[in-house]
Amino acid sequence: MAILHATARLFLARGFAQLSIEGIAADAGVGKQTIYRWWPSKSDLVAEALIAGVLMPEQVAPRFDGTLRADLVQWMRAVLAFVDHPEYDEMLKSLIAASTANPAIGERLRENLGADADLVRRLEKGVEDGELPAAAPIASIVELLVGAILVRIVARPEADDGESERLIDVVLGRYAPEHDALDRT
Amino acid sequence: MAILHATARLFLARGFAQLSIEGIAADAGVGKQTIYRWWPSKSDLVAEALIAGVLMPEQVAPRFDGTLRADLVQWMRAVLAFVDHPEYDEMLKSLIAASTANPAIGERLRENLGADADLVRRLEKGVEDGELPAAAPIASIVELLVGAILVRIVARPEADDGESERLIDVVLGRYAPEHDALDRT
DNA sequence: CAGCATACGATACGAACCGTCTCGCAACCC
DNA sequence: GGGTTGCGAGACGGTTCGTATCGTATGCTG
Repeated sequence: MAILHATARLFLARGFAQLSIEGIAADAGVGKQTIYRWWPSKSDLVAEALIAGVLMPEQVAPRFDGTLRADLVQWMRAVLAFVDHPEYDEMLKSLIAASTANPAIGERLRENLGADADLVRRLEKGVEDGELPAAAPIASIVELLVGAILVRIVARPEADDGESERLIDVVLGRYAPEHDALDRT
Repeated sequence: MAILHATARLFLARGFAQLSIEGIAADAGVGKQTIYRWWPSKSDLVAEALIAGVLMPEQVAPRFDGTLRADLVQWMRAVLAFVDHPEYDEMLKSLIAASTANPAIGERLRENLGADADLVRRLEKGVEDGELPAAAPIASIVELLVGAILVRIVARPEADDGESERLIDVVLGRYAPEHDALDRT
């Protein structure tokens, strides 16, 4: 659909806030009414463009052929590089802004950023291989990692090269307290 | 300043997207020009209202008088309860949307949600008391925790009662690979 | 093929805000 | 008491909103 491509083009060019139905209609060579006929709001239009895959580039699927820690660090590095890329930074901020208006966008964004099947599968494989305890709450781990990415997008804390390793190491328990300390609970 | 209070009132009532300078001016009994004279944009106005403390309620300072794990779980429970509260949910979404337009809002929100001095101090005390190894990257831990909160706000993953414990336990390394055998029962 | 329904492009419309500008008016400073 | 300054008020041209109304093109039905 020409409308979705126009939406994607204008979204990438100027962001969600500057996106107007009139502009999309003009760019797509379409009457405004045609857009209002099929989509109830701007955010639904963006959500559909995102789901149709015309908005975000395919996430590069990491290789996942090393140890759990190495694979996760590599994945985190790739995602942070993507997120820090100036070209995508604005787009991601805009997507987050759009998420607050339409939960479907948030869910899709979360999938694209990391809750996607590959990462979960790698963690599950980690459990099978004994790299993670069977009790490891994979969903919570993914949430923490995706969250760290979101914080990075909205608040941009200063971070150096080692940040990816640190985040993964925290989540993998490298900084676990001594057992007796933890068990004093 | 009456303008900041009007901003806060309208922000809470209808959110960032529906906030208009004209509306604020009318509500505050003020000329539009007066607002434009002092604030360059809507988001700066919101940022100042947030910083002035007229926008968000004071975060209840947790007691922090137990073990590290107990204190963190209690803190996480309090924050998640706040975030899940329907009344604040919309406001927080709006604040996140505003963050994408103004980094100062994002930083302030991050502080309010958890990177605030109290939490960092508790973690540092954990290091002193030997509850955490000296090498523990406190900033990264805080980022992960705040991130989990953000994910919750924008994507609202399903979560049950135990989520707070799980998140804290992951970050404290309870699911560390090294502890695999010990943790199995 | 005739008749008709439907989706379309285009465009007009009133409403809401935008950001700028220009008024008087009051308070304050020498 | 003259001059300055910041203010409330609101006029102004623009933009976009969401709705309504055209005439047209396409394709189905009989």
